[in-house]
Amino acid sequence: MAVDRERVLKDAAALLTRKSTASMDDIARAAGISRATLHRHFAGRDALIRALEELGIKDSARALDAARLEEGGADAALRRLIGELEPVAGVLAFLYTENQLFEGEEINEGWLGLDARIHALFRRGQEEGTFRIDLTPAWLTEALYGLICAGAWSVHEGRLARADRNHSIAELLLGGVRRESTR
Amino acid sequence: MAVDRERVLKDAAALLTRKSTASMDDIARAAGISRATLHRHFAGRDALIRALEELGIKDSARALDAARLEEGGADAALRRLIGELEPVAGVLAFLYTENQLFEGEEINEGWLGLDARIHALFRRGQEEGTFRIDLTPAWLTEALYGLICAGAWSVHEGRLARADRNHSIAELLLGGVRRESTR
DNA sequence: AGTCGATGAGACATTGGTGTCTCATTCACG
DNA sequence: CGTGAATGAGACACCAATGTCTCATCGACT
Repeated sequence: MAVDRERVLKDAAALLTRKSTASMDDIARAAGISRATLHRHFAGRDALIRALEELGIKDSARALDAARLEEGGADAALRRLIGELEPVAGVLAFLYTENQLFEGEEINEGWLGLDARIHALFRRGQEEGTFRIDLTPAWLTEALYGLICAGAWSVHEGRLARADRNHSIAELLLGGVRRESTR
Repeated sequence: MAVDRERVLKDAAALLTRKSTASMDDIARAAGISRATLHRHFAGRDALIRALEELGIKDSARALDAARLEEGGADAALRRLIGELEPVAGVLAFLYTENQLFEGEEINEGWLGLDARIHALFRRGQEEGTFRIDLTPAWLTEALYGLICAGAWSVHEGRLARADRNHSIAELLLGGVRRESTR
């Protein structure tokens, strides 16, 4: 019996990624449980979103760990990061836009930790001379998020082949649109 | 008396850009009119969003015109485009995420026209040898949207100086993160 | 001044989602 | 075979937002 809380969150994430306005009823049905049970495990929609946020942060942190951001060249580390973030990209895209509308409320400080680690990666690349220094780590981090969201949506809508996702994001972010020979 | 429909839409856009869940009441108040009048001009919230979409498309089309995408080098045209899109970026970001949740419904075909013109720009750059050919125009277009949204949000949240916005987006999109000398 | 169209204020019913509760059922475990 | 905890189904009140309506008011134009 005992509902698997983690499992419910995964199902909720999968649904909300596709339809961000899904009701508690929709979510319960998607998770294969009753609305009553869903409410027994999560005080309300807010609590559910927060829990989802926690899960997203935890998974992202795991992805950052797996990408070993401090090892090797910064560009290779960035490629690894993009690859490792792929399974989380959908939830990330959902939470990214969801955060836009938590207007006044304080954001989960877990994000700050992730941001800091990604900032550090870009800064390292700049210090090592691999990355350009006229773009701030903060902007590069935001751009990474933006491209990850764009990638997730593009794949979701069939405008980008899933197999091309990693290459497309990494290459654009690292090398830009311009052809190498033309610089 | 006669309410300026365009003006109301502008106010609505300004508000919804900041708080995408604003109610009709909020919107009416932001526009300085009564909720009744708002309803007299727009059948409902949906109709309002659609009208906003039309406005966004129209403004974007104007921006594309002003950017003269067919003139000069493709890279210079892309820079112009990013600059011209700046005033629309907020609304664009709002509509971009809003479109995600128009799940089944047909999207406004106006977007297709804009997409086509931007695709053409990227394709021209590829044909002229300025742009790399291992990234599809479709993905480049999505990436442009993603970066414009990221830029709008970053500026809105104070993580990116407004003055740096154009440079940050254009340089990242064109040149990527890697330093030129390292390629 | 008189008229007409548009507006503001507010009442009202409706709707969709939420949160709480009850009760019967089911399953695991002793 | 009981027993108890967890679940499913559904009823219920509640709330916020929506959409509609009425009526008084205001302003422009004649």
